[in-house]
Amino acid sequence: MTKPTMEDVARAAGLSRALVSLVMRGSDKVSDASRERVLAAAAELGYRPNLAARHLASKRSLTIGLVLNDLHNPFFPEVADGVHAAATEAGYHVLMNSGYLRGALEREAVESFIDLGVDGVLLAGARISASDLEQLAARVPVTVIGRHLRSTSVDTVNNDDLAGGRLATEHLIDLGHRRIVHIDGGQGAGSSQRRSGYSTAMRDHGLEPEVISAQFTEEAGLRAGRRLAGRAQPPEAIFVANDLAAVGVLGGLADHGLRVPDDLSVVGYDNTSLAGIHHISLTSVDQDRQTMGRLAVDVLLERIGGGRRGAVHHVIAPSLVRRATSAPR
Amino acid sequence: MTKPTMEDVARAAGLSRALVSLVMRGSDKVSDASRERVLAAAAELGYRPNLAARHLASKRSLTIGLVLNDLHNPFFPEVADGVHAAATEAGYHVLMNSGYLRGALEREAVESFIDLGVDGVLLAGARISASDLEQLAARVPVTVIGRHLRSTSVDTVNNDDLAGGRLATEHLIDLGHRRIVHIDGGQGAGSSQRRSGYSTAMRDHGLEPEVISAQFTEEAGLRAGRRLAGRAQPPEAIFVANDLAAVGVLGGLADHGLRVPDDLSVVGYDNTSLAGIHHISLTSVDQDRQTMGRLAVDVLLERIGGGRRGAVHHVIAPSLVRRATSAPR
DNA sequence: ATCGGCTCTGACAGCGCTGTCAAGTGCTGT
DNA sequence: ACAGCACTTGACAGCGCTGTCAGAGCCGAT
Repeated sequence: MTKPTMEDVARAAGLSRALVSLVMRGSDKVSDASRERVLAAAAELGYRPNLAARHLASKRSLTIGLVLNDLHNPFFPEVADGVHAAATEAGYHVLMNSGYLRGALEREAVESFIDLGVDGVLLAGARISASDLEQLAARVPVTVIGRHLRSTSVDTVNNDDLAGGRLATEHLIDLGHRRIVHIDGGQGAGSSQRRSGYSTAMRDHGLEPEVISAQFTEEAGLRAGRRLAGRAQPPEAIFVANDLAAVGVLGGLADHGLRVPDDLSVVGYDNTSLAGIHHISLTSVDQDRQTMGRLAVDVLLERIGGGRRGAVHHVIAPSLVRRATSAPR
Repeated sequence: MTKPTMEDVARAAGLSRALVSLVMRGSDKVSDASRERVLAAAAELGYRPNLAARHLASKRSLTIGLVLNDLHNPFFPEVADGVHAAATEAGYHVLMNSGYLRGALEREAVESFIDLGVDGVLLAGARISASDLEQLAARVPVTVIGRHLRSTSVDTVNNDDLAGGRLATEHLIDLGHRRIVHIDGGQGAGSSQRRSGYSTAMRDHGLEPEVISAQFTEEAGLRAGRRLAGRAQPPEAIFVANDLAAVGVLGGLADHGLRVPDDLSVVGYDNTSLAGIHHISLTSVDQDRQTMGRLAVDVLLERIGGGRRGAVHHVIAPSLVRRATSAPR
């Protein structure tokens, strides 16, 4: 009942252990006949190479670690999809872990990946401080997704939050709205860029920006929404820094009897599954997360391959997805 | 720049390699003084035990693998929270992977966990066939969360879907509704039990059950909702097999101008984060997923510990969370 | 002085595999 | 019959650690 080893396979196939190893490593110096005998024997015994041993001996694991900052945020699963797809195509395994929203746990997760001997680490929505990231990058190839970093050792993949903020704002302006308020994401990743995208777009059109400081949570959005709805003269449109907060805003507006989009328009950011729900149908800025995940894998493997010294910072263009929460004035 | 080994730590601490190993393994046969010297040296060098090597030598990894069937379903992250918490307390690491909704990938994920040498595997929402699960269980301790299984080798942790279905139905009956329709979850996990909970409760109260066959998706809910809303005499209440479909139903009803809960009541199942969103505020049956995750870890570790032969099947009681989508007739 | 009791050392045998190498083996072509 | 080629073997060192054991060194207790 104990797991078969190479030795067992070699014996069963009537060939040497060295040959079995060659087959398992996909060497081309093996005759087709032998290869098949080995594979047949392996299949029959249910043999699978012991990764720990392989890794110990070979110094590489063909495995990358993916740390998602928050499993509950629908942003991440889609990134994971892209990562998984790209990694699998490249013959790599993906191990996941969550930071459970805490920087310390995130660090912990990365450490245990390193202890396990992954070839590289992908961090999505990392809370870890920039300097910690630099340190990590000295020990293992690191790519960060969804956070802007000016680093020479950590690669990043982001969407262009500035352009996204502008996109959302101009969409509202195009619809004829003028008193457009932005509810921002506080310290959240990309928040400041989205904010400046908004402000710039407003000023470019001769409008006065107004930012309400909040966070990337439904609760914060709810509060901000209620506050705006309670005003004597509510705004004509609201651009919220992410979908979750935007959905909170919708709730806050509804509490005060304001109808969307009849009374005012709302636009979110991230185009998460939430936005697509028919009952919500939130106009939102989409960042192609799947592509971001794939791109991050490419970048990471490039670095693992050793082809590159300097850091690469990819920025992909966001796009607007129009739904039912935004309408002409 | 290469990673320090025990040898290095021993040298730096001026002690033997064997002693360092003892310290790392937490042996009590080490004097406090030596222990501290070793730990200090390790900290200074940034030494961390190589898990692959440790595992290879010790035949155990203090790691469990968690396979989530679908990252996009908000059901799973919360299970993962519980798993992570319980495992960490027990000194175990958790590695995650997703089946990306495909049974084959799920199998693949489990296989690679086994190759890595995890001590046990947790499957949440597994699509793998029952017989495959049995086979897996012969190779590694397995616990399945969220799927009812009559197995003698696989442990399971579930909520009592039958009681949950009854709970939701009786809630609606208590509110005075009589024409209550159930939109079911097709082949989905727990769907058939929820359905019989509904039917039994209806009959117990002298009411005629009516089941509309659907799936655990928003799309299916949307279709069913539209269909019901289009009837000459729509039902007074709807119990939907899960939240996602329930949200679809809400959308479908709204399309036809039906107001919830004024015109009819809607109850979902799972009490996912979706249900809690203010703007949705769906009455739903809650299964304490965090507890389920913790329980699953307990059960798994019990088996890993070797204390048990037979299988254990835990069933936890669901509870109803009342929100804004259900009201008296 | 003697005798445990602790603590520590050094050595050794693995764990299952990689990776390299010299030394075959059998077969082909000439 | 012999070189040349393609494939295969056996051996060995090593990856970083565990786990065990005999024995050394040192202490206080008797």
